[in-house]
Amino acid sequence: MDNLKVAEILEEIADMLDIKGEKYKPRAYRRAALSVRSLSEDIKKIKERGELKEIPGVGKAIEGKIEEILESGSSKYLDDLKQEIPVDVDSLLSVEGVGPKTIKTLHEKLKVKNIDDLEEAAKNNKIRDLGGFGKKSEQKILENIDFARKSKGRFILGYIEPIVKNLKNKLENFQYVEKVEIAGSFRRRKETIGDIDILVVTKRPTEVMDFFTTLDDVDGIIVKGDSKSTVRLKEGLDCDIRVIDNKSFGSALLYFTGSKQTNIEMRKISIKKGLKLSEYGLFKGEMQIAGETEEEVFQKLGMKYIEPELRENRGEIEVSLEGKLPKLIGYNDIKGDLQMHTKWSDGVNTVEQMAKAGKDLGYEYIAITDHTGSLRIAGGLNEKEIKRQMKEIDKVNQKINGITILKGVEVNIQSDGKLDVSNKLLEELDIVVASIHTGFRQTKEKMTGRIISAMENENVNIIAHPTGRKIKERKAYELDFDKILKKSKETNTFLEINSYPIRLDLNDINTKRAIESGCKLAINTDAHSTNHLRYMELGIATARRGWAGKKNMINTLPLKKLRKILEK
DNA sequence: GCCGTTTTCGGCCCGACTGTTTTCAGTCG
Repeated sequence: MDNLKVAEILEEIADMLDIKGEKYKPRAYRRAALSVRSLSEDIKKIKERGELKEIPGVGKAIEGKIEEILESGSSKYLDDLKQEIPVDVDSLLSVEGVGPKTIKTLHEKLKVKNIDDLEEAAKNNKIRDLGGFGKKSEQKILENIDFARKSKGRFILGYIEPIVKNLKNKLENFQYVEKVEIAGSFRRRKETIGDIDILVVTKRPTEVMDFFTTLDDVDGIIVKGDSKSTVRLKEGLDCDIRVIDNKSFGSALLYFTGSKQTNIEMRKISIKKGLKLSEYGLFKGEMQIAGETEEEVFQKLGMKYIEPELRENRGEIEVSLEGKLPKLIGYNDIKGDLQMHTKWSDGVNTVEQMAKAGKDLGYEYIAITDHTGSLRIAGGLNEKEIKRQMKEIDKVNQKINGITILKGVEVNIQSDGKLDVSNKLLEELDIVVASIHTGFRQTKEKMTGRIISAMENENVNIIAHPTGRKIKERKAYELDFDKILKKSKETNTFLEINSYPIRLDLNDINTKRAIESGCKLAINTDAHSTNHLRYMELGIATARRGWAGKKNMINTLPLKKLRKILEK
């Protein structure tokens, strides 16, 4: 699948055009990139059908560029732009607070081309002397460089998910492959992935390796052998494939799934029992006593089976030995999605389309929660528009059977903690989701205060993406999380696990904290198109990584019970 | 560069926030 590659090139073009000071072209490229990224189908197939222009935001010019990328792997237009402005735009933009104008100035005045140059300029206090910059901006750049560097080289789980599944599918369908499993952090459902580990069972390793290393997803071969090969995929991440004996498949899966620390702990337990655990199996002396399945290994070690999402050495080993692991929420336990957007604000589909898509997923209910007033960029609805939308929802509810559409909003918590919709109107809605979209740089006390005051509003049911972090983009804002948890319980205001690939907010660790303090949560997708509804799986994975069960969530409840719990 | 139940050409969701400013520019969403 080349979807991601196409999207990334289009985005890079947008960045370059931004720096050149173009006004509307970047927006056009970015819109097209966004559409391509959220496609669930291989873009090549769309091209073969001649339907590229059906993709929202793709017109004649961008269609041509997509075709060029699919045929040649690159875009001459982008290459020319890069020659014109020889700057590592992607990495510089990843530093928060640095945008196109700053890059342009720093390049022209200080010859800054990459993060290293930027760091040097900041450390030598050269930036503060430029017009429009001061001590504070220089300091902030330095602080944010560190964060940008750390998140480099890892890939967002939700974005590479379709690619990995597609790879697995191709292998499964290859005649000589008997078994195939993806291991590594992908299997643990970590929010970012460094590389992909694939295990296969086959009697014909040479043929399998030949097949795998010549797939069109492969950009280049790093090593190739009969038992292990490594390739670089077109998306830029490395992928290992290993041929495993069936009798060792379970122990190999255990070993290559990790985490490293979990493996070390389990080997210690084996030693204590006079056994030896390796990727080849569990051994008593020379004799293999387990290894074909993971379950068998756990059992022989006197442990309860630990789900991959829990294997982070965060106490799961001890609990497993005691036989007291929690029953995790299942991937089919969600009864409805409580945050999504439509054409009314910044989504791309209609209320009816979202409802039908929700119904196709087997949901009992969904909530439509478009942005409100003050968030103009996202097409925030004013009170008149909200009322009109409520009428539309009534109509769609009458038209479609088998799913209930709840009327909601994602109301904006402003910098003073007030909401930008009147209480009178909020009262009329079935559900109110509140969240922060502006003013992230206030003090910990102020940020906490804003969320607390939203929670104290008796109409607010859910705090969406509570910490505001964006993976690889932005740290969470400072919060007194204990205070928030306490208030959540006290006011029956539920925290969200936002399933959007770059959000996953609450994250696994905060989820665990929340449920340990007895808070209930909601897992929502924040979908901006019907395609995004599939992200629910990522939110559930995050919940599982946070040790959460079905009972810890509100949207595992049937509609009647949900309505009751939303009464506050 | 895209797009059209106010347009096939002329618009293109723009407000909050911060840090640098004496009235605004840049970034972010």
